Amino acid sequence: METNTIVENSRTQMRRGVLEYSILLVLRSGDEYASSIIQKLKDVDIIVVEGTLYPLLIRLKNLGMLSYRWEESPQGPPRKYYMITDKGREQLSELDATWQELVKSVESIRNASLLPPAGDTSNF
Amino acid sequence: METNTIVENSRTQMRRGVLEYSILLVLRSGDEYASSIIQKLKDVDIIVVEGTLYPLLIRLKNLGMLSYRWEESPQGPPRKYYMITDKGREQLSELDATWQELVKSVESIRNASLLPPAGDTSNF
DNA sequence: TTCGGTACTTTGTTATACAAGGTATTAAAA
DNA sequence: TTTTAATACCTTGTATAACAAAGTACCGAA
Repeated sequence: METNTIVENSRTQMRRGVLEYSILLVLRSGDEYASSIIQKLKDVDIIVVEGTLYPLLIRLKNLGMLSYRWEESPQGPPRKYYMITDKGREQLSELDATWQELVKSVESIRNASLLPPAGDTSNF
Repeated sequence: METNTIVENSRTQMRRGVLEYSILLVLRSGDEYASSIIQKLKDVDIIVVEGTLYPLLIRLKNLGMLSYRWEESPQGPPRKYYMITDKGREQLSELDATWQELVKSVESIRNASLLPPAGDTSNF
């Protein structure tokens, strides 16, 4: 079924749109290192891969939204635990609003599109 | 206030994620030409510009999701009215599901992040 | 001392949105 | 009849971002 490529592609774009926001949400719950962030997002069907996440974390850190600390791992090399900063929390609360507005926007055109077209020969 | 650049940037990304879906939603309500699509989306705070929309409409047409017809304008050059095809409708209904899943995903991490962190020293 | 697992990082490619500029059509003014 | 203004469609160049893939490094156990 290659038909689904179209939908799959759009789905990917939607996911991308909320990626940054999602990562900040995860970190609002508590400090995490890359692999655990990936896992948590995967659990809710938001797919991210290393090559995407690492640069993004670095970008957010450089913007002052995140900081990190090293922590020993029970097995393997040390882990870089990211945590959200005060500034990050502020911005995140704005993103919360942004998200809710977006949902409202989409829902409004979505609802409109589900109504019968109505007899409007009016708009010419 | 350059602080808002971060949030503004993320907001833009979110909008982009739903762009394609939004356009299809608008066209599910009825046939429209480019400028009217832009206006309808602007009305619900989803900003699109010509340079984005035209290539996107062409892409969707080439994918068989849309078709178009020319129609006289009361003033100025003729308008290219886009309409959604049967295939487009099918795909759109899948996108409806995709959108709802995304909302659910985000809401679930969002809700989790608003709870008190809880005393979990458990996940090591 | 090598092997397997885990973790972090970088590089090159591709897709996409957008700004900016361009072409074409129409009707009305000059 | 030429010019202007408004409307509409289209294209090109640039910047950003995600991703695949490959690379580096650490650690403990065989």
